[in-house]
Amino acid sequence: MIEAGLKPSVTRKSGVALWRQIADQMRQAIGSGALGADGRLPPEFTLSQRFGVNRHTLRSAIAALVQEGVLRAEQGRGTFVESRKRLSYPISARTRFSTGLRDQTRDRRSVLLADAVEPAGERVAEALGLAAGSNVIRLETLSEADGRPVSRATSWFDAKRFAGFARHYAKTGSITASFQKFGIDDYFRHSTLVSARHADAADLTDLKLSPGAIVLVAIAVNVDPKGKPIQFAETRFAADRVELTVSTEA
Amino acid sequence: MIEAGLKPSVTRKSGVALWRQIADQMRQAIGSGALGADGRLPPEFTLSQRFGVNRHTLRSAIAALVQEGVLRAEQGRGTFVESRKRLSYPISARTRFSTGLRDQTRDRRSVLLADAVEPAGERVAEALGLAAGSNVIRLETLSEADGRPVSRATSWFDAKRFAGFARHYAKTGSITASFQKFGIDDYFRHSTLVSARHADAADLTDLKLSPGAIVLVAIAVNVDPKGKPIQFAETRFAADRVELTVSTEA
DNA sequence: AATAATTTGTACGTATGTATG
DNA sequence: ACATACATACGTACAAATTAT
Repeated sequence: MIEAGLKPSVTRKSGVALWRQIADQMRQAIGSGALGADGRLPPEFTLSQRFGVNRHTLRSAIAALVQEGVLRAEQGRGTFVESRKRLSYPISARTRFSTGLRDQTRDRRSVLLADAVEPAGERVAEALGLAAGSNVIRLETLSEADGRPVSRATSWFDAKRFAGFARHYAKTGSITASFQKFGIDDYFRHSTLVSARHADAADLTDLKLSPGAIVLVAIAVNVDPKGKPIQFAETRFAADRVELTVSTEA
Repeated sequence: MIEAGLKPSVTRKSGVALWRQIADQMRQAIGSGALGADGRLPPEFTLSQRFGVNRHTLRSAIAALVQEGVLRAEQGRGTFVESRKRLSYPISARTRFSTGLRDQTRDRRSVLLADAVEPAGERVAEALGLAAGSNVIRLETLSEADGRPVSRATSWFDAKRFAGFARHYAKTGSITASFQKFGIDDYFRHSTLVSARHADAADLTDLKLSPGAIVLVAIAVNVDPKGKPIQFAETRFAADRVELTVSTEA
């Protein structure tokens, strides 16, 4: 492929590190389509020669762009340009995952990865309004849209009130539908805490992310119509695939 | 200082990269206080000898921990342990920065970095309900709490309706107070879009972050009591210092 | 099906630059 | 001016994963 648009030029001893100059030029070239127009970058060695630097120096530049989410490197295959379309995930009093992403994706589904009954930790017990050490159901779930992992959630429920919840969820793939089996036809998002951090090893695997990727973490409490907490959940979203929309309808 | 708690041991050809093993051990040692209990790490060369690896290999481990926000490296000074306390920033219909952080910090202030009057971009014009190309006021502001930068915001206002806004803001350091000068005693957060990305060069400087740090980006529209948009803003929060609290009082 | 070629990842060595104290 | 400590850059070699032969 001819990449006529890329005119590499780096200046030594300019006060700006070579790898940074290269990263800046590559970012620009990718944006304008002069580089990686077919979604794929030339091999590291080729690029390093083109810029007139050592392969390691070029690798530093690539590493920076991988961090930013511009590129994705796969051992043995090559380095690829990341697509940047983000799904919009609404957070409101009526937040539900499946309805939230409706109309934005053709295919979406939720999978139950694991479930367990165990004594509640301090944080979980407090959020659900249970006595410390009460049994809770823990659900580990993964949600995908158009075949790509979007979020990975850990949810807790009162084991006494919601005995068998995991079984219902495994069948329906829906929290809302599972709650209905317990006579809860409606529920509300009480509060949500949003933070962001780098993906840990587990996130990388489950969400199929590159090292250094960012996850948006939403910690939420859902309550039934009477205001009693029924679900405590921590959801990790792949930050390069999702943005959160907070609707504050006053 | 004696750091008896740190018992370094790496296994070659175990399928796990040395730098990853070292990063894991260091993270754990830092968490338990066995390493960097005084907030400071031994020099890279010392650590590399302790782990029995090359200095570069140890640097890879440190780079990973800097990414995660566990460490902060300062050229010529040393490598330091990052403190992890996060401020909680509420997002609701009544979101205001100054009131938001009240009670959480002793000292907080907002500074006007720059301001300009310019034609509105497409996105800004649409958000403010203005004709494309209308003049808008742009405010670049920085907010600090206890001497540490917390957020960096870019705000836009209708230049016709809010002529002289920047001057009021420079004096008061408060959006709320400045709006009052224009007869707006109350306003509401209409919508907020939350995403996360790696800090760019400008973020690093303004928010005093280490390369690879994460910023939480909140894009918001504020409206007056009649529902007319009065402010469009993009705020970048240092993700390791802030978390967002979404209150959805249904 | 097995092997070779390609491509990214890890590790070490060495030298020099830059910022701090 | 000097020593210390982190940052950048080049070189070399081999490992690991994927793709082509």
